Amino acid sequence: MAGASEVTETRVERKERTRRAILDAALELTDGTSLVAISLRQVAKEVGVVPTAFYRHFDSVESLGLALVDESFESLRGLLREVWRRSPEFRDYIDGSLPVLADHVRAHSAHYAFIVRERTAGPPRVRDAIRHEIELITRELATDVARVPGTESYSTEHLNLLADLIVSFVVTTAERLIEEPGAETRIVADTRTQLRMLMVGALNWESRR
Amino acid sequence: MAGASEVTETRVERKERTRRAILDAALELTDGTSLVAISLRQVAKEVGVVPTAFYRHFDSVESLGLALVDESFESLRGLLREVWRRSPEFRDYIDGSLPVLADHVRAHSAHYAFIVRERTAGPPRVRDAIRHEIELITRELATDVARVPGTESYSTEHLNLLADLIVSFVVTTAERLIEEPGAETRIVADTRTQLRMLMVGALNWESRR
DNA sequence: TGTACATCAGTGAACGCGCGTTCACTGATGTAC
DNA sequence: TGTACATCAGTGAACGCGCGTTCACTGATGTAC
Repeated sequence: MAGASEVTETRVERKERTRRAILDAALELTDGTSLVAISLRQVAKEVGVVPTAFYRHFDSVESLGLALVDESFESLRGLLREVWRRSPEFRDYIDGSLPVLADHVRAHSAHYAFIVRERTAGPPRVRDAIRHEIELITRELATDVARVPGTESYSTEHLNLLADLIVSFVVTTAERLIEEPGAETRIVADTRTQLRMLMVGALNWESRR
Repeated sequence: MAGASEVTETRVERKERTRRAILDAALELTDGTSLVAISLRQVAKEVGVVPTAFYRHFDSVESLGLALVDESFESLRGLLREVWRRSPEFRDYIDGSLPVLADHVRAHSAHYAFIVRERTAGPPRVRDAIRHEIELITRELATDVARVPGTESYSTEHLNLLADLIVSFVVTTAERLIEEPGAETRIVADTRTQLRMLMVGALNWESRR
């Protein structure tokens, strides 16, 4: 109870540890390539188990990919909820949320890099899963945006389009942070300016029905 | 002279035809995956030549990829020049350029799909080449944007950021058109609305130095 | 125009290698009594 | 607590296959004279 020694590790815990190691190895091996370019044997070798042990945890590299989609979006949703709870005004999100996004991308860079890569080039079912998760997030965001001062004149359709615009922007920004991790400060500053350009437009916008 | 028959085809013409067939086969085979997931042998089989014949034209699948980057951006640059010559006013670009972009993406869908995929998940040198081409286009666009009425108050830095914003938007829109080719009408309509939201902001924006 | 030689796009055999998947197995952990 | 049996994560051999790359080659096209 006071510190779990290796000796007392249960079979279930041991299995979970291997599963975790497989997920991590896949994230590491796909870094700079794609799930479609790595092999089950490479993953097993990286983990330090025999190739056939892989099947105790996943049916295929593709289903491993689906598990990675799940956990990548799980943490992303946590971030979005937190960001949305923090700032009471629309304009605050520009200055307030960008550093939070940058922190989060840095802290979970393997997950973000995974989404960015597999979104366009992963196995078909993985691409579909990512697209679906992004759709869900966009829909949630639209209902949140509706509660922000400054968007009263927006129609439902235009709220959805604004949410979609914001999500696209987040994806693009995450891509840049992943692509050039050393340039975080410059990317955040540039993106802040661009977001202001965008937000000035969004707040001046009036729906015509 | 009046119609080149197959008999009169020169050795150079024949070689060029095979090269063309290799490029086309690679575009077709990577559709839905990535260059990193296809093999030289698959390409050769698709073309109808023996695997070793591949080496008469390219060193590797990667250098084939670099050739595809070149030809993909060649046609894209032609489009951008044309779009920019057409419309005399900033706001016109919204209504005028989107259908041109949609037409172009439809007509050259293999090239656009290639760029969208390999940009994030291709072989490292192919990714670098694509990033470099996008940088060049952004720089050109910034000088063009400077000549448009409504941007007089922009600093050089902010012109660059606006150009960058536009390019990101084009990339995102091209991605969507490629992803869901049947929804072209809806995507164009939605994107037009979003661009107006964006442009209202860009025109109201004033640089502070 | 005719001949003799050079070029070179495409051939086909061969190589060693890593791949996904099957199968029967081992032996530590877990459970029933 | 002690014993006998069940579970199951991980093993290791084996399979047929497609891979990139090498090499010496063929034979049609091109060129020099």
